[in-house]
Amino acid sequence: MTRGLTDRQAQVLEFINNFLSRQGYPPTVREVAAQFGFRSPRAAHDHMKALQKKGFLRAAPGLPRALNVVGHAKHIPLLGRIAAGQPMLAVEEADEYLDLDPTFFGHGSFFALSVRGDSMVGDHIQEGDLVILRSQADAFSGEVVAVLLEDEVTLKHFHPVADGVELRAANPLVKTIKVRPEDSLRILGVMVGLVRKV
Amino acid sequence: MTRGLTDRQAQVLEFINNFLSRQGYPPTVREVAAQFGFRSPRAAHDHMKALQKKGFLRAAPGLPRALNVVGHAKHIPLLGRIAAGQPMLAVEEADEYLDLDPTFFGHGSFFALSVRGDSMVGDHIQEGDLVILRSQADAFSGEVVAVLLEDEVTLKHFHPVADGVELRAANPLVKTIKVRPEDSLRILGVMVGLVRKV
DNA sequence: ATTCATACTATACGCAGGTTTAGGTTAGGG
DNA sequence: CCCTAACCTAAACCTGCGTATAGTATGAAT
Repeated sequence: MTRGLTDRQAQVLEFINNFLSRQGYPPTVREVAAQFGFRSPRAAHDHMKALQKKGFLRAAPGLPRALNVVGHAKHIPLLGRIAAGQPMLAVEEADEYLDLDPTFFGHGSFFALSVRGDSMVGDHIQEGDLVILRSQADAFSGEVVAVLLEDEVTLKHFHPVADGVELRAANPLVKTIKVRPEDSLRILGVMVGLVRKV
Repeated sequence: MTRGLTDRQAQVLEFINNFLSRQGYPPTVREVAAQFGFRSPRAAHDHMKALQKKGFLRAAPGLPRALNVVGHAKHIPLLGRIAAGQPMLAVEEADEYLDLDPTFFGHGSFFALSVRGDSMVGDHIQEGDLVILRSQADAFSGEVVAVLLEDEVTLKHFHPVADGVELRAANPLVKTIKVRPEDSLRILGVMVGLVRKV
């Protein structure tokens, strides 16, 4: 929950988080400015100052890249549910964060989903597991993907077929979903890992 | 596996790791130098260059704090095998490290084991999974434990019975092991989590 | 014997980057 | 209607920090 932040401030914070997980170190003021097309570092600096004042960021004065995103909000956002109708996955929806080694699962932007139901037990993915996904809008055949289908997020095997896409579960009791090209299917990411707390 | 590194280089790498986890951002060359009492940044820079050449560190040239520690170094040691006859689990035996949020699985001292075989498929633990364990020498009935039995480490359900201990697998094809009190059974830790890389 | 890698001191160059000063525009609240 | 906050440009200041040059010392390897 990013309460009390303006849109721009939330965007800046999100960028800093993404930069951190992709690069392994925080961005400079100018790198933030470049991301948003600011012609002066001052603009980025202002937003970062505001984030500090509101307690979302800590910075050691004078030192380059000496940033801390507070509120243990780092690395991998854990998305419980996805708001319907959003054009993009907003990080603001994240309830919690997982602090994992960002290089452990490879490169890219990641998020986590808590698994509900037993549609993937065949792959030894059980209820309550946290599935780690790399954000991407396409997938290879056979990969496990998180898809947004009619305002619901599900985890399925992705299989393109002649006249659309089949979404298969790893549970014989759950029947395959057939998606036509005209249906609103969006791939949120592909599974790259799993974390279980017992 | 910190082989191929000199003592100093290993110390520098460890410091960079510690700095990273405490501060949230990597140190500068001069901060490394200060830590070791070097009177010239050149000394630290040399060691960091050596670490880069050996593949333990990546650095963007010219940019301050733009460091990446490669090769998963920290927090949870991943134990592939356990040397026989050792009185304690020496952390030096670790081949690799997992960098997880240390508070994610609770408190204590942790290590990880790579799962071989399918004796725990009933619990949805499959080959190649990394099982996270809290180091402790005892366990409650029913908990999943890693035990050292005749120079071999196995993952089993722990069940004390009248005349000893039963170690049960989560696979009907694998038969239960009965351990008498006089046998050399040592519990290494209890399972607290699981990480899977797909 | 003499090359090499390790491990440092001392000094300095130059630019990346945090920060400041000095503005401008827009929207909202009292 | 003023006042503040948000949001930005432009230009400059100055120091932190990566890096280079020039050495010294040691020990292992060839």
